[in-house]
Amino acid sequence: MEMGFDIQVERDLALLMRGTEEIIDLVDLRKKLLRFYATGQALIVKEGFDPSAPDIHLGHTVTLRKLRQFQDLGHEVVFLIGDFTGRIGDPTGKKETRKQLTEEEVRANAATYAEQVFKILRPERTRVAFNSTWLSRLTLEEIVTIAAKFTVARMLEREDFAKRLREGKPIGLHEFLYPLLQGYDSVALKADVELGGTDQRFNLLVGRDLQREFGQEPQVIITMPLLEGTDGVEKMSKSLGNYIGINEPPFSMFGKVMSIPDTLIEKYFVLLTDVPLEEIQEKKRAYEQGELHPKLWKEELAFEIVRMYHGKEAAEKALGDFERAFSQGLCPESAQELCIARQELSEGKLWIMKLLERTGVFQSKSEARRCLEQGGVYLNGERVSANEDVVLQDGDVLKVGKKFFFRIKLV
RNA sequence: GGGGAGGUGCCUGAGUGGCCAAAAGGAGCGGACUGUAGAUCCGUCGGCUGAAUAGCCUACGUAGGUUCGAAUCCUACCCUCCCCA
Repeated sequence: MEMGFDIQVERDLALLMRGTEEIIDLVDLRKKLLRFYATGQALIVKEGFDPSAPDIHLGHTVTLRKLRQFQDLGHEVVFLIGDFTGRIGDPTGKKETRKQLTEEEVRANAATYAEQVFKILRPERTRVAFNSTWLSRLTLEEIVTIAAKFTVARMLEREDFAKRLREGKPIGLHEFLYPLLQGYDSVALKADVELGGTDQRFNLLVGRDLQREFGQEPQVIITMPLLEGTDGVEKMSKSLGNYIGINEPPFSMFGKVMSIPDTLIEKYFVLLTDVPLEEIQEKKRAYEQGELHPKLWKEELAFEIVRMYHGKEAAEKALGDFERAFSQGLCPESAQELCIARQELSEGKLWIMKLLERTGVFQSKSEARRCLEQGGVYLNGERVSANEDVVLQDGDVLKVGKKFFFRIKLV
């Protein structure tokens, strides 16, 4: 009987190990999975989310998709919104102390956050929790007790703390509390597994230690590689502007995927799609030997990602639009409409600056003017370089910079 | 509690009375090239003014002051780092 479970467990592990950076400890995980099959007791798989960034992008989906795999195998996910810790501000990856969010901000963010994750997670096997539920009830005495289980030296093992200390950057005393509280979340939830990016390694390990201190079986931690953003260098994040949001329209999603460096194609496939690993390896081999043009491979990637979030039809359209827009320099079919009232025209003309302002792509008029002066504005394929009035007709195509297309609609 | 160093634009960082909207690099943006990108090269890079070799506004931690004139000098305050206790 145990034998049958063994085979199943090994199969599960093969799936769960895809793309992971590190699993601590694999033996523990095997044991927990085995117990699941023996007792039917689902594992509690936890990941904490910072409520300060409520827009989900592909970077978040790396771990979310892993959570989904656990769900598909029958386990329960706790989508933990760090509403309490969010107010402290996780120092991880931040060069400096972050400002604290108000309670209202946190709550509003958390709501929009939770809404989006069900594009990936299965609602019936997801429990949304807020860590303020237990953390705000801790007494000072309890907090001191928890804090006493760690030492300053231990905390300074954490790379970003050590780095800031080395560089003479401030470290708030409260920041030491963050890993402890996150670890305590695992205790409160009796988590079996916790997921996070590699930058979360330290925090996740604290959870493991703390659970042991509280007499619980320590959680298995699984870290996933950090996903580089469209710049190919920095971790994907909203604040760096190198992210691809899962709610983005197909065309821009497609275009952004196409803009990643070729060297990231494989990683994106592994972490963001369900394309079988063997197939990815085969394509990689073909690419390295010059049999597969990276552009084509990348288009497959972009297609697949758009398909996952918008469906096949949208993906096909995005591919076609992309080819039109960039390979042929034509306006994509799905270009955004730009409505202009006829009353705004004088003798059929509109000042180009007014038109640019309407597109909303510029932060300021100076920026728009610069783009115009530098030759980044095209109307119906012809460059508009002078600061002049232009004749507008229904259906005209305005191209602004490299990637913004608008179809003029006169109303 | 004592002593020292420092807070400059999105970031790093130079600037110590006018030539400073502030060097240099990075990021961003535009152009060329390309496969869409990357690399490379060129340009741009606070804002406003119907278009300017122009003017105005805001900006060098905060608030005042000195001066014809301050990121630069003075005073107070806030914040950070280092050393000693």
